[in-house]
Amino acid sequence: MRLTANRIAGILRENGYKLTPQRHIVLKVIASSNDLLTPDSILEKSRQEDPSLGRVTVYRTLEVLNKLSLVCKVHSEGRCGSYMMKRPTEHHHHLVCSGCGKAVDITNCSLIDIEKKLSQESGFEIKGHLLEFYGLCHDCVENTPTIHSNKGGTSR
Amino acid sequence: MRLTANRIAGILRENGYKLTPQRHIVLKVIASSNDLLTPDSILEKSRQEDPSLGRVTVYRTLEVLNKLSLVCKVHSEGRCGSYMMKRPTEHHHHLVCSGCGKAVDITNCSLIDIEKKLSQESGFEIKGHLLEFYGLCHDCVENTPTIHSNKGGTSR
DNA sequence: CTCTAATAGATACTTCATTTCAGTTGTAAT
DNA sequence: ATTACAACTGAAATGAAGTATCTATTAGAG
Ligand SMILES: [Mn+2]
Ligand SMILES: [Mn+2]
Ligand SMILES: [Zn+2]
Ligand SMILES: [Zn+2]
Repeated sequence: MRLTANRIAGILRENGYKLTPQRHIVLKVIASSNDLLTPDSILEKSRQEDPSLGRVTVYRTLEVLNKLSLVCKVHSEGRCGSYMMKRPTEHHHHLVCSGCGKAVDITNCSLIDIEKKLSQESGFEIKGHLLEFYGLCHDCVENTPTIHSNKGGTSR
Repeated sequence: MRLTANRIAGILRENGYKLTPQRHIVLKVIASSNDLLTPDSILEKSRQEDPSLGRVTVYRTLEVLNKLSLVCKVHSEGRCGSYMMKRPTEHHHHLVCSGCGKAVDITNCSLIDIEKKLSQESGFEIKGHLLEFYGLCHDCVENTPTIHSNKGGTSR
């Protein structure tokens, strides 16, 4: 069951947030994409519908959606702080295409068990974990992408 | 076997990079800490030794060290783009304290196996993964931690 | 319809990072 | 040691991303 923009609009109202035309546009942009979107690309797409829509509004809307746990924030390769609509509601992670930004949800996570062992070994009180897989989707493998330059590497 | 600042100095030269006093300072700062360090905190510590050392030099040195795989880049909670000296040379991940920035290396990673299965299911050509655990170290649990020493407020 | 707290966007500002450039220096070859 | 030069440095300008503030507007409850 996938959250539609309209369904989310309802959730907003239920939580005491107003549903403005601007928010509705931003919502539609995020909800209708399967890709990771940077705040900037969300702004760009939103402005196709309302050119006067402000950058601040995008950030504020993302903040609200994040607070209501309606979006997933992803770090991805090179570029941190991209967002996508939350699809599975349970704990999950993402496989992201470095070429086009397409993201697949991964719901079978076995790391929570590991955390317990790790906690004993390290003496840390573990609060959570961040896991993302990255690579190239089928399309991008074929089309020899090279579009998105990934800068500095990440710890693996 | 742990890399010392001097050992790394040698590696730099072997790879055709000059060993300048500034780089040596930056190197020492990173190599002598067990914590995650932001570029800014690296700059600050480096300037204790040479107040005229420039911010650009820190970034350039980090770029070189990253290229030579001598540092681990960590995303951590909230603040992306922190670094620490690479300690195990093999594939590993990190458990990071949100309180003080202390980082523990985790060498038993079973995700590479999972990647294969995931690759078949998704059609992606998986290039790697990003995994980090976060929480509070023993000290920070007891001391009701102050916020991560990453300059300014991490609160949000 | 009325009222008001929530919201939008203009503008200014902050922070982090990169680019440019002219002067400096590590280092290898003489 | 002297030399020669690419590598390197730091100041300054520029760019990118996000935040703060303030005034006018508005969604939506009553
Ligand atoms: Mn998701
Ligand atoms: Mn490490
Ligand atoms: Zn792709
Ligand atoms: Zn700690």
